[in-house]
Amino acid sequence: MLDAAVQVFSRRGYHAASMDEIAERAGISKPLVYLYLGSKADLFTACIRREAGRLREAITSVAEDGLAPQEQLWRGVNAFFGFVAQHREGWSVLYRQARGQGEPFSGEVAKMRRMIVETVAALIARAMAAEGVRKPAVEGDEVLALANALVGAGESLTEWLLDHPEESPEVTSARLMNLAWMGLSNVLRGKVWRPPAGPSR
Amino acid sequence: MLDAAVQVFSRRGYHAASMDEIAERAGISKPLVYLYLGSKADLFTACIRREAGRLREAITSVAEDGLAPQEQLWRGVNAFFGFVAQHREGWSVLYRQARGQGEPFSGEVAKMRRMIVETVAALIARAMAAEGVRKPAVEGDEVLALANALVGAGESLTEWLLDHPEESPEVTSARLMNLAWMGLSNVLRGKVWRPPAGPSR
DNA sequence: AAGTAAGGTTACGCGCGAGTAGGTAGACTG
DNA sequence: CAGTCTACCTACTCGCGCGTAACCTTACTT
Repeated sequence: MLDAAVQVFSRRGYHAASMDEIAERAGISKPLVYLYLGSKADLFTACIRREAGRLREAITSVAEDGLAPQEQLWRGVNAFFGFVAQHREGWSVLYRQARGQGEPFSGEVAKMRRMIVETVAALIARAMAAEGVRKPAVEGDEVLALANALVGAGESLTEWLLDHPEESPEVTSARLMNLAWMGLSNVLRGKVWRPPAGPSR
Repeated sequence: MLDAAVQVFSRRGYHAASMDEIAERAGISKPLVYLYLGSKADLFTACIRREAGRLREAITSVAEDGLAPQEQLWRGVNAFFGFVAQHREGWSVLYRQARGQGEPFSGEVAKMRRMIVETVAALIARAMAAEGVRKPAVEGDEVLALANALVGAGESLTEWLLDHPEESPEVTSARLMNLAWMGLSNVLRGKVWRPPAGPSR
């Protein structure tokens, strides 16, 4: 039943999805949906919760403690792309639909995203500590911003992956790791990019 | 009048925005809106067109020909973040609202995004050519994927920037350039990241 | 066989908002 | 001053879709 809801939500979007269609696709009648899961918003929230839980599970299950940050990031990224490739509809609901609309659900999704960003940030911080980088080189929020950028790159590559079914999740993961880790490794060693001289205007 | 529409659309989202509210905020009555710009979809499209045009203009106006790829990318990125920081509502409409819903507008926005991605890809390609990288090292689509990742990182940093008004666009640009150019410079020199040995499962 | 509870269904109420019909006020024409 | 044209508004229609009231059916009890 949640499967039917996820399908319809992913195809139509939250507003355009009608409870009638969801009920029909689930093979039951509308009042039953209301009986089990309350309002439309509740139903959508339930979908989000389930998909978010699955995604979270897919990622955390491969990230064993004690591994090197690089290895953990690789595994997590890999698990992420693998999951998305297999749960296109779920991802579509989570990412495309649940972002933006006024308040009710965005919080749920934003929370999960923040968790991912913080996990990535923690990995970066560990990697930095391992390399013995001094604090002043990289401010506190700096790491969070970097993690944000990486996650954004991942999201964008996800769209790419879904639009190019011939690409494998592994290759996509490797691309992201290349961008991320190679860029980081330079920064970690103190090699930073500086804007060219002169005012840009 | 488009200003009013952009305001309301950005606050409420496309579906939740009512023509009454837009008309009221514009200081005119509803039939006038229909007289000038047809349906609600047409109005939204007009908003998107204008904002997209402005964004495009802001970026292309600083990217003079003949500069080094690095310099061009820096200028473009800088212009992008600067624009977004000053046109929050416009960005919100373009990015948060117009992505995803079924077809009618997503095409308009997707087109612009694709243009940006291709521009970035072209810069990367030029940079590679300048460094004398051989084709086989990086396949054709590879560059596009990379550009996609960079653009995604930029989008994500945009959200970050909007959530942290104390951050300056320049700093954000520098962060992105660090991630991008430093990562690229490694890859350009043939240093690529390889997954650790052993099956990931 | 009558009572009743569980697990469904059909068919409706009702609000909301896109789009419109028809009217009004002023400016311009002969 | 009658005609009419422009520019705009008030007040409506109408469809859509969420949520629900009332009804039906099957199985189980006494």
